[in-house]
Amino acid sequence: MAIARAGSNLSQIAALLGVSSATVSNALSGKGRVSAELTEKIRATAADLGYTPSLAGRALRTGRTGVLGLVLPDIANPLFPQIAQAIEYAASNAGYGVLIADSRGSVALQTDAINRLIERDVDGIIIVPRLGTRIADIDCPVAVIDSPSTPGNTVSADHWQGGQAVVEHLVSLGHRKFLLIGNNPASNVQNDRIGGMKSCVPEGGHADVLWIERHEQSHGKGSLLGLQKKVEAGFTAFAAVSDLHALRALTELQRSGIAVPEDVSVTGFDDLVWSSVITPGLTTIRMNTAEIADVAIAALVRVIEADAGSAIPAGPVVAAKRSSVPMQLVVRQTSGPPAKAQIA
Amino acid sequence: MAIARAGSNLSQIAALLGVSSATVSNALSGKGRVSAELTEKIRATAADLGYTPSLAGRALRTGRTGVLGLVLPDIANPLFPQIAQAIEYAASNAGYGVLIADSRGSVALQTDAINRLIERDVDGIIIVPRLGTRIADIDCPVAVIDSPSTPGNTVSADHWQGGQAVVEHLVSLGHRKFLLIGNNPASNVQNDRIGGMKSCVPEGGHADVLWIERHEQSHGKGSLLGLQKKVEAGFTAFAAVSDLHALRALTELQRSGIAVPEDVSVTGFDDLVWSSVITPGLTTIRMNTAEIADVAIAALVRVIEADAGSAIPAGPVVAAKRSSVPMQLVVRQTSGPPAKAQIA
DNA sequence: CAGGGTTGATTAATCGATTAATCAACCCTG
DNA sequence: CAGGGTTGATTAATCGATTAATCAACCCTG
Repeated sequence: MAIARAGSNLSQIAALLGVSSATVSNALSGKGRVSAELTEKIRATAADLGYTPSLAGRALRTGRTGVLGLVLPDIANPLFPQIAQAIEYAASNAGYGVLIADSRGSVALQTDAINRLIERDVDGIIIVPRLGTRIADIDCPVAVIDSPSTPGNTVSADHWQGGQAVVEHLVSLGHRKFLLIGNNPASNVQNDRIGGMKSCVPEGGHADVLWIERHEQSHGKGSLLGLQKKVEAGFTAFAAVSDLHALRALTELQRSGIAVPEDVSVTGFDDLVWSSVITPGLTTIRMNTAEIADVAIAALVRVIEADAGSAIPAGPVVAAKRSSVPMQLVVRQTSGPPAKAQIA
Repeated sequence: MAIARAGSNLSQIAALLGVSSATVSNALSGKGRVSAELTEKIRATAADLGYTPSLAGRALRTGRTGVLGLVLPDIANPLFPQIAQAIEYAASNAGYGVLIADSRGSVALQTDAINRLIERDVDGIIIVPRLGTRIADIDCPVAVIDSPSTPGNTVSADHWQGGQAVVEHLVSLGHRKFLLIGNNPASNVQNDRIGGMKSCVPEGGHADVLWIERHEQSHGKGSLLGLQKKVEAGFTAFAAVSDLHALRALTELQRSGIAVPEDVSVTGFDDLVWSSVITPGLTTIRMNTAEIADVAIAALVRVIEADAGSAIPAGPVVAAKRSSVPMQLVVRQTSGPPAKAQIA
């Protein structure tokens, strides 16, 4: 015996009004030909009964579940909440639910996660891929949020432009010698950010890149980055590809007795939750997650709802109207004129 | 015309073997009486065809979707990733998917979020409630992860014991004068943590509580907490209810030229992602999210799967076998003997 | 006024899995 | 060897919504 649903169903409404359930369905969906009068009556009683359609029934018949899957590279990534929130909001507005799948940091598990979603018959998948992952062989529309320079990227922040904006800001304050702090050079996102930064270093300026993962391979995990020596060598601006690394740099500098922003400046990326409450407040650059989520969901939904008509399944990765969304500089207290510039 | 599913279905397997689809269903579920021989043959061909059952079909018939909803108070909360990851993992192991719903910081939206999940026919809901929210009138089993002192809590970390462990650690280092840093006294979690801390302040010791939200109401958002004065007043230990606030305290102290841990100690809560990479590494206390998620999911699944038999819907909030899970101290570099103790 | 067209509805099939009810075949046992 | 019991299967209904096909009624128009 199947369990009775709390609410009502189409045939209850139909019985109540003495019409067929097909008519009720047509009236509520606005598809078939139903007189305006009857439509009104059906809508009213549906509202009275608090009718909500059974998504299982609909899914079975239409082959679409109204659910999207969200695959995240590393759920522990502190940027995750912002993205998940934005995606959930955009999807919800488009009438879709969001099923999460965690790839727990491994590429193999990312594939597992995707398969889990497909088994649940999601209509589409949003992926924020792991470093260097190629998305392929997925049997439903996929939107990829990574970096404009990634082949098959659907939409993402314009990380390159973000990098430019950060260094332009620092240059305008008088900085010339930059230490750019990245984590892993295999990341397209990080490379774009660093590339944009480098492209704005002026004539006569200089920029070195410190890759944390490499540094930790030789010096041990969690080891000091040796920033004091860099300061002694004349670096005045420390621009990280993530607030996480900026925070690491900031605390290390503070601990060494180097004043931020009086002696040197520190900048981050992503405007993570703590960036506004630390002392000094972190200058960073924010991605417009709401916009990115909207574009990604819109692109996905367009393909999903087109698929319904044509039986031709579109290629896996969907394209969006815009593939990048500008980032916005948030100036707080960790950036200021360099000590040397004040002297000069 | 409904869209053909990628995979195969029960009747295809049945046709291939010349049996009825009921038999196939029985063989795969192990419920009806099917000869061992035939069961084996059916299982084999199902595996060959890569058969995955249609969850929509099953959901329609059984009234269960195999999906749980996860409602989070404030998705921007940096603890969220850990919890979401743990829940997703535990649910996935139990054969359930996880649909997320974000309450975006408001109680009204929390109700909306819950309703959205119910419309999608989730089998159960896990809620990490907003401050002071009462969960009621929900038409499906609910597990609440909040605090042991919250009425209707299903399972949570033992925040009180966590507070005790932190202060015991600090006391053993020689600290006697504590500034306990909370955010909002309406939070059961924060109150438990603070309560546990206070309960371990020894005879002759002293503990003040600084509530950040109150402080910001009079001093402005993001304002300094005035910790330098507290140090001058003899406080040597700054124990926050979250790593977020500990970080705020740490950077403010560093900025004031106060050395951590040489002059004073700072501790946090939750072992958020950055706590291990800052300098000095933050001493904190970690909740066993995996265990909490396991217990919550197990409790929920037990009720869901019992409901299938008895038609009696259980009361909304489910109870678990254990309602609290101990927290674990993670000692890093921000805690050490107080300066005064060294002198004395 | 015969017959094509439109309007507004109904009928009936369908998506896939589950399960109560039924049934055929066979095995025992008194 | 009649008849109850068990085994191993099938039949058929069902969950709820959607939609192609059909149909009745009516309106026009040549």
